[in-house]
Amino acid sequence: MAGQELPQNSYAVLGLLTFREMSGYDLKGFADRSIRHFFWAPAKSQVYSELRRLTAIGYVEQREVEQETRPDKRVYSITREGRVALTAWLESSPPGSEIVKSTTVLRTFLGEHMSPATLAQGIERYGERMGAWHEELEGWLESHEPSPSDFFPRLTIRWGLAYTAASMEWAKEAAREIESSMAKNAIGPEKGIGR
Amino acid sequence: MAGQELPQNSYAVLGLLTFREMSGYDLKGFADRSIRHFFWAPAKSQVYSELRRLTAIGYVEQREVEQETRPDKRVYSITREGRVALTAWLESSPPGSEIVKSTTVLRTFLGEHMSPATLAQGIERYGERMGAWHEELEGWLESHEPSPSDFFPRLTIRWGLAYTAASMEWAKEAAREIESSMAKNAIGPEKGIGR
DNA sequence: TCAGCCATGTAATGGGTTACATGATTGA
DNA sequence: TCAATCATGTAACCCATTACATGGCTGA
Repeated sequence: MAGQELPQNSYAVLGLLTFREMSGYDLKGFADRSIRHFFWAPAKSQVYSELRRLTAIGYVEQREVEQETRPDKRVYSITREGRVALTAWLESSPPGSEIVKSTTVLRTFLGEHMSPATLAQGIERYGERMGAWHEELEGWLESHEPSPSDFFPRLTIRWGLAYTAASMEWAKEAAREIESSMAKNAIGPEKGIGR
Repeated sequence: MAGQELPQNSYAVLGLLTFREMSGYDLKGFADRSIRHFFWAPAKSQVYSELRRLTAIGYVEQREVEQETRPDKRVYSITREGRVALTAWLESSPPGSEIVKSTTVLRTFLGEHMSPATLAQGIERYGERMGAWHEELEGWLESHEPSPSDFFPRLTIRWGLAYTAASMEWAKEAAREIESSMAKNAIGPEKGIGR
């Protein structure tokens, strides 16, 4: 039942289950609090279908848990074959792919076709979002004692800190430059439409 | 024929056509040289279907060009309605979405389940890819005289420089830390599988 | 009382990649 | 001679989101 070639997302789900056994609901929440920023925020429907697939090929097993005050749930855990498959995938060094899809940077690229004020505002908001995420990461570091089991997740937090710091820096400069170029062109020429 | 709600990718295609009229083939190449790093690298089949859709709703028009030494081609250009729609979309400030999907960072997150040496090597390669891209951007800056029409694309290049610099810095530190933790654990304990 | 959390799923639709299909010209 | 570039598309398939569907408990 193994030897399948699975999409990256399946391995991500498998990887999350190495931290602890989880229900589909839990897993979605855990993904949103961990890998969402650097890999993937799964839709809940996809979480459940992914778990079904992984169960079918034997990488994951489920167990029913009855609860009194909460709805009953199915708890999933990774199997030995699942661990082997995950490690094999990690070791196989999938040709690293880094994809960034940023509407803010796209809008900047097409900035000529919109009002500079709107663009500058959008970039400032982007900077604020990056700042909020940066603080979230710092908060996590402050509230968690370093432990050997955190070693690798901590490295990804450091990635997040570097990424958000660079983004904030860029946002500050870009917004400033757009604003100063607005000042020069004063009484703005009808930008964007027509022409 | 307008007033459609289109996916982001359609607006990206529309935006590329504001730079100049292009064939589908050209457009694919232009996308790969411009927005690919911060937004999207379209498959060619999608380029053509996107152009068909935009033509159908009147945002784009086509013109046949006969060539002697090269295959004939269809050249697409943005219409006035297309420009209006693009500007409207840009001005509407679509809630900025920034998505990063990095297998390198995911593998770091799951680093416990693979050999530290493989992980460190993967991170170093990642650093090299970022370095290559960084140099590409610097090369572009050196070979293009600043001009007013470049103002906004230049800002996105600055984003790329900031992003790649931060990534390289992170890669250097992360690889170093993984290697030094390897040295400590010497004669490595069978990491990853089983246990 | 009302929002938000816990809990699981199906159905419909559309997004997007990969493989298939073809073929001439140009430069190394 | 062989790879790369120019040039356009179809078909099959899977990935992924959104909307639909249900319902009890908890805390503000």
